Amino acid sequence: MEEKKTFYLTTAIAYTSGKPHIGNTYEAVLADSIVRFKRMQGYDVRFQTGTDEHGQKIELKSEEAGITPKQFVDDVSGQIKTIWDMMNTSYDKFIRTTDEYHEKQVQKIFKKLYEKGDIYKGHYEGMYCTPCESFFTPSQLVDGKCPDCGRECQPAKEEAYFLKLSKYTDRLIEHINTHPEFIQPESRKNEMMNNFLLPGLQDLCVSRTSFKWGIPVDFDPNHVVYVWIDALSNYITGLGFDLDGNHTLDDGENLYEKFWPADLHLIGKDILRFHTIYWPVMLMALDLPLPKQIFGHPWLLQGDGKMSKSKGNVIYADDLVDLFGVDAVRYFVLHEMPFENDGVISWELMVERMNSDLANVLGNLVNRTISMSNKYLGGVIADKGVAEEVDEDLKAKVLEVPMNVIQKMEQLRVADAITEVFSLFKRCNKYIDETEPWVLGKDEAKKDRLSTVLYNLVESITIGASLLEAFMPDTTEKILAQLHAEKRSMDEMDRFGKYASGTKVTETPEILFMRLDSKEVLAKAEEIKQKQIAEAKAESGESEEEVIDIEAKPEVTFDDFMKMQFQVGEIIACEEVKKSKKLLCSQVKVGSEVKQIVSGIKQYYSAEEMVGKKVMVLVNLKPAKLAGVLSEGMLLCAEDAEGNLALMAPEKPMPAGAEIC
RNA sequence: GGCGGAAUAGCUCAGUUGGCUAGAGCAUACGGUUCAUACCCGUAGUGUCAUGGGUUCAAAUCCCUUUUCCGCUACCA
Repeated sequence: MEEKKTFYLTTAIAYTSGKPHIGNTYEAVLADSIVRFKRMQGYDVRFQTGTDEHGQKIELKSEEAGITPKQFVDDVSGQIKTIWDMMNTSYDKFIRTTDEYHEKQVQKIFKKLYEKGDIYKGHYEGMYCTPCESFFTPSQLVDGKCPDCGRECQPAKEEAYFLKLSKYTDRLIEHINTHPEFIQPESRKNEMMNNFLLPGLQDLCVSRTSFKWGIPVDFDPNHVVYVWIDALSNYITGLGFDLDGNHTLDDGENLYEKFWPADLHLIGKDILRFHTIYWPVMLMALDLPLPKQIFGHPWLLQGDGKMSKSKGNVIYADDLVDLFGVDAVRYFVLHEMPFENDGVISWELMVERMNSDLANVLGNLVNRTISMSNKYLGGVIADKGVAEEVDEDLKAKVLEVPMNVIQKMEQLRVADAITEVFSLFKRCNKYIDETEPWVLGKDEAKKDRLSTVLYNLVESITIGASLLEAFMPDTTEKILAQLHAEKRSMDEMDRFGKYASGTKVTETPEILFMRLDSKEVLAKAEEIKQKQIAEAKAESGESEEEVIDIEAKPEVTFDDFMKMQFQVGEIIACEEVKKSKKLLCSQVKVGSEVKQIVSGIKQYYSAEEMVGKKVMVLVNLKPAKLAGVLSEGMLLCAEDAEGNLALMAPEKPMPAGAEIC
């Protein structure tokens, strides 16, 4: 007996800070279509997804909601699972990072890396050079000394654990170079190489002391494991991996031995860095094999800018499903997503696809085929063998499509694969036009030919519907049920004519996809939009006293504070720094002096509106060059959670130069 | 600023190693058909293939210039 080939695919685990929108849902559907196809090809598949549930954000949100973090994530994780189920995703394992087994293994992994010396205790703030009053990350130091003055640096107080990435850089570069398929699409490989690997990696901070909602470092309980070691490990802990080799068995099966290394990590392009650099380094440090391939897929975006609840343009999977049905939504997200660029989603496009592809081409084809069979042949589909030349072209097409679909799926070109399947249905519609069954139906002498024509159609549709299973499983079932046909496996698609001759199709064909009126749909979309805006308002109304917690810095002495000189400055001129996206260069009058100060606020203030403002200036900061421009101080700003900046200004008129104390 | 990518029909995009009148889908117009969910089939298109130059018998494709857009990244005193 030949062992079945295995295929292990994972999605990123979804962060449980809130309900996932269609962009997140897309990933689960994409993954599902790939694994379903692999199953059709006879692979022994394991499909894992789940939720990432730790971190400061969740700690804060649960506090706001007045419940424990665990209650909070139980709720959100449940919601996510419900959506994944609604979308008909066929995962084998839904892992949660709060699972006891996972937490235990993460602690063991952390400890092992620490004992091995690959994780060391360091300082999150970096190295401090007292004379220069500057912090540096360890990798910025020259021979362990300040890159500016060459003197010794002192570690700052905030302690944290770091993963030594630098130790494995060369091995990773080598691996990526010798495995061109490792990072997909290929353009992403260059980004990782040029931006991180070749310039040299900074060690990664892997613990936090600033919040509690995480997996504790068991040998140093002030620390919790920060996101990456926790979240990334799910790919092996979900298989029952045990660091000491006592892998947990599942029904007697050693899943870790069987499925690791993973065949494919399917992730969004935004977290490619973590999966192609940090994760492989972790695995190397643990002496475990690396995953075979990582695909950073693009995103589905709204046509009119970023999705935001306050704009009311967030599209959620359940709203779409209510209007269109599960398979239509699956079809849409898979079909609209190109391989490398972001796809666009909108209600209008959704209606267009629904009507032209699903209702007109596919639904109508099935419907007209069945109704002709009933009308002319009493529903009995029999191959009477009266072939004509046109049949050959149809058969050739029908036999060619499965091969094309396989080829596209192998390259992860899911959108192209679906298009291939639909080209089969389009060919069928053309075949009806070529053979004109309604003409044959009027001539008793041509009844056998008619019968053959309809047989060819039913056979073609059976193959097409079977191919559709990876993408639209419910639709496959429905079509085959109406035709009373057996589902065709991949290796049965090399031959035309397996549909049992003489089978009777259903007398009452059900409409597969209802045509929709775009105006009605848009009206409903508008309703959803208003509802969202109202909800967003209610939420922000509740949290009007919204607060932001930032990481606490070590205490300073009064003397430390008094070293800093703050004054009111008047901006008398301001221009953009040409070579930079973010910087403005201001001439600031402080007393009788004029200082040149460069600030990263171009996104929030134009050069013109800066002029005349009176602002708070840190005057005695050591001058530095930014983008080649000298800056002799700092304009102070307040920053919100989104990074929006607001200049600090005196609350009553004050002359330029007034001391702030 | 660094690295990379893109610019093709009204829209979304294909176009492999340079090769015959530059393609597909949607939308539009016209024609055909009536089994069907007013559907399906056919035909017609419009293109200075972003820009200027170069290599070549031959360039959407290769090289350089300019412009615009996008991604990653750095500067945020």
